[in-house]
Order: sequence, then C-alpha cells, then structure tokens
Amino acid sequence: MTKNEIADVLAEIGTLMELKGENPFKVRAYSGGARAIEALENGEFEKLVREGKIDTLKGIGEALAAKITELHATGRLEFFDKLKASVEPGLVEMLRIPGLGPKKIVALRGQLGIASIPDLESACRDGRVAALAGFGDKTQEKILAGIRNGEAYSRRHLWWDAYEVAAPIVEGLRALGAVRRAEMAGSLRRGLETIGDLDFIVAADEVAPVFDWFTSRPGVKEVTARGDTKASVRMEGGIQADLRIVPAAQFAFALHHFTGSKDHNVLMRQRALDRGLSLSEWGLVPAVGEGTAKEKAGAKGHVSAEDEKGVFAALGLSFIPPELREGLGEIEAAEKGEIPRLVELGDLRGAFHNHTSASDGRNTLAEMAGAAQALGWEYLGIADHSKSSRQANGLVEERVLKQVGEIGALNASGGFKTRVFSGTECDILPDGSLDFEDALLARLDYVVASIHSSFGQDESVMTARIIRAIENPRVTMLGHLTGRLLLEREGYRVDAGKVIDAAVANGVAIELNASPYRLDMDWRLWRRAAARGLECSINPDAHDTASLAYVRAGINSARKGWLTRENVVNTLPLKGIEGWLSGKRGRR
DNA sequence: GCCGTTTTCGGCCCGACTGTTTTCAGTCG
Repeated sequence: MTKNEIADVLAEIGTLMELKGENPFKVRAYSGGARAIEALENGEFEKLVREGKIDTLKGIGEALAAKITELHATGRLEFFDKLKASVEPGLVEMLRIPGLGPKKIVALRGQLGIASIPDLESACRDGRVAALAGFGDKTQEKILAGIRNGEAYSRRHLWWDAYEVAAPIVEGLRALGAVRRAEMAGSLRRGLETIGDLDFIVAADEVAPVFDWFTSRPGVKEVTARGDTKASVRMEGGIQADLRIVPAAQFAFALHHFTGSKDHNVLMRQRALDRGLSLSEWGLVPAVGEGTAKEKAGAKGHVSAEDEKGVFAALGLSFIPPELREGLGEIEAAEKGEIPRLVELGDLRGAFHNHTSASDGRNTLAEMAGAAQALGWEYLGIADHSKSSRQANGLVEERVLKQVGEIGALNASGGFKTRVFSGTECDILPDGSLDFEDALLARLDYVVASIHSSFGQDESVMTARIIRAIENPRVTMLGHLTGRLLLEREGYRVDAGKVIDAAVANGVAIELNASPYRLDMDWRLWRRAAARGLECSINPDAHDTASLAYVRAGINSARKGWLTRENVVNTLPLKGIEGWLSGKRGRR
C-alpha cells in the first residue's frame, strides 16, 4: 500500500474512533499520524518503513508504527477492518452535516436508531429530533438545511475562486469608517490550493456597523452566526465567510492565530510555553497565574506586538511568511534566521507553456503577445499541443513550422516589446517516446513534454515513461507532473522522487503548472526537489489572455514550496533566459 | 495513542458561539 493510501486509512481510523466515543486524544493521535506521514516524500517513507524506523517520526509511536508496517506489507489491517465493520457507514456521512459532531450522532443512533442521512431526514420531519434531550427546534432546522445543501456546504473551493470572492470583501471592510485594519486570514492567506471557508480579521472601534455591512452584502444567502466578536455568513454558491473583530492591540495576535495553520499554531504555542508564556488570539501572556488569557491580555506582563513580525520576534523568531506556516520546519528555520527570501509575483519576467487559437486556446498569437506585454513580461513562450492531442486540436508538423515562421515574423516586426519564443507542448506517448521527430523539435526554442493519454498505466510503467521522455535531449521541461485536476480528478500514479532525480540528472526543469485547477507539481514536493538542484518554471498554461494571470496562483504554490528567485528559471531577464535556453539546446 | 531539560504518568491549545440550558455541552476552527 502506498504512503497516501496508508495516511487515508489512519485518518479514517481517527474518524471511526470519534464515532465510537473514543478518547479524543487518541483520535488526534491517528489524524496527527496521518498528517505526519503525508508530509514525507514517497522514497523517504519507503526507506523508514523498510528499515523499521518509522517510529522515529514525531507523532508516530509504537502502535501506529506497527499498523503502518502491516498496511505497507500486506495492504490490510485487521484492526481497521473490524473497526470499520463496527460503525455504520451512514454515521460517517452524517459527520459532514454542519452542527453534527460525534456526540450528537451517537445520541441520534442510540435514542432514535438513526443510522443514515435518510433516517435522519425523516426523523427531523416528524419532529422526533427536536424532542430529544440536548436537541431542539433550531437544531432540527439546521440539520434539515444541512442535508438539503449538503454538497454545496461541504465542498472545498479553488484558491482562485475563493480569492475572487474575498478580495472585494477586504476592500469593502477597509473602506468602512470604523475599521482600522482588515486582512484575509486562514488557508486563503496561506495560499493553499483549495480553501474551506473565508476568514477575515478586522481591528475596529465599533462592532455593529461592521457586522451590519458584512451580513447584508449582496451575495450573502444566510447569516449563520453573529455574536460580540464573530459573525458568519453563507454566500451564494455555498462558501462560508467568518469575520472576527478585535481591539487594535490584539490585531497582530488574532491575525496570526486565524491564519494558522493549526499545526503551525500548535508549535508556536508550545514554543511560548517553553518560555513561560501562553500564546492565543488574545496575545502573549505569562502562562502561570489566575484568570483566562483574555483577562490577562490587557494586564501586567503581557507582550505587545504591532504586527506579526512582533509576534514572532517575541518568541525569538524572524518573520515567517504566511505561505510557510504549515508546521513543516518553518519555526526551526526562523529560529536560525534561515527563512529564505521567497519568490514574488514581481520577480517573473515571462512564462512558457501557453496556448493560442492554433490549438485549443481562445486568443491569437498576437493577442497573447499583447497581453504578455501589458503584464510587463520580457518574453512569452508559446507551446501549443502536438498532433496526438486531437481533442485539443494539436498541431501537425506543417502547422508547427508555420507557427515558427509566424513567431519569427512577429519578433522581427518589432510590434511588441515582449519577445516570443516558439515551443511546443509535446505529448509523451504511452511508450515514453515523443510525439514529434527530433529534427522538428530542433527547430524550436524549447520543448515542454506532457502526458495527455493512457492515464491508467501502472505507477512503474508511468514513471519509466516520463523518465524516458526526460532523457530525450530535446526536452527542456516536464509539464504538469501528475495531470491532476483539483477537486475533480486525481492525478495519474507516478513516483515523483524518481522523476525528480531523473530531471536533475538530465538538466530538465519541471513546471509548476499555475492553472488554479492544477498547481502541479504539488508544493509539498518542491522544497526538497529544489534542494537537490531541480529547476522550476512557473507556467500559467494559459488558454486565453486573461489566464496569463494564473501565475499568481503558481507563485503561491512556489512560495509554499520554499522556492526563491534562484530556483525559478522564468525570473531570469531576457538575456539570461536566452542563455539558459541555448545551454539546454547545447545538451542536444 | 503520543510524548518527555519537571521523562514511564499525566497531560494533551483554547476560546467563540449556539442552542439548550439555568450553568453548560457540543461543535467549530
């Protein structure tokens, strides 16, 4: 069984135990164990398991190590099979309904015999749920609404879509008279590829006018909560937005707290405790003594911070950019002053892997060049599909040569300041050979090699197929490593570690496909890959002029992968990239 | 179930909000 499949089993054990009413700390140990191994690279995981050292990983003890080893060796776990058989599957599904947790589900099962969502729905309609101790009319209503809107409410959202909803809310908040500061928080601010809900933190002199504005905006479908410091709304389309208002003195602490991640916060709290302090959204206060953190926040001994930099400084750390706050070594790095200067949107000088109306794009070559110029890019690479991608109107050899001529003429015309490079997104055929002959590829400035067919191959076959393409000296970079479509389709199975090693050995870059639907290769793999010498190209995979802007989503993932300007080839200025490309051609 | 410079037991982040209560449990993040 693979690493990710094992992590899924551990996480599911945690969920099932919750429904069995197990000790919550035991539950957390399983979900924490799942996260701990997810953070490993496949090869590293395999090595630890093979050598019997998986229990050296923080969060994996004797019991989890034994279960992981059994799953890895046999693909089964008797403990899991028995546990799963003992919990009705309908109960697991009920956890997705907002407001229903393990305790309430156990009560519904025990007292009303409810074991599925349809059972629950009819019990709500009969009024049997409201009659139960600890339940009432409102809970019953909420459950019904949750069932009705189940899918829309539980769905995650692409970062790009969430950001488009969130950006005007932040702007609107900042424009309010009572508001001193307003920021996005949560996974949105951390630049995660998918987002659960929107979080906003505001410092304001008055609460009521801010909440009034927030809860009555167009697009708000329902106000789900409104208290003294927090209001929540459900937007059209199902996304939830939470707004928290804090006094200005606590803003930095609240922003840090609600930016998360949870793992990062746990480590920060621990660090505070080691120094006799207690960190919360209210501030940094002495850990000992009477009273709650909130009461102590304004009292003697509390540490003040103007901004997040101050919060980190109070714990002996340099500033940690939000994208790095995943509990994956950023605190250790900040302690040593080794947080890198991460790549920024403004560092990009151009991008490869863009399509035109010659294949499946919606804009012409000249329109794409004009859009790149408007972005201030020094160069733009055009990589239309190759002939085997018939569904994408891939170019046959004659059309490729025609486009090379058109690009040459466009550059010669001096009509655009942006230099256009001619490339191709060349299909990697099922046997690992390329869709075009070497002689044609030699006529191009660069080659992006991508998989667009036979997704179902075994991992070993797929890995060998991609490595064969990487070993072809005509290939400049590998397109979308796994072919995943976020929230839609899993990627094909491939051993990323082996592909990365082959790319480094052959001087081939790997793309960070910046399409908000892809963000592939995944940010979790980049830090280690770049340390091994892998070069990254952040490519929008644009199919029209507007989607050149997708590089912004790519920058998020690059930053989450600890990449600096030096790791990303398309931060090179025109002269530099010309040298880089001719160097690649030199290996041909 | 995990963890340990108070180390083999006794903690484990903690506060807001709702809905149900009449002082709090459950859920959520």
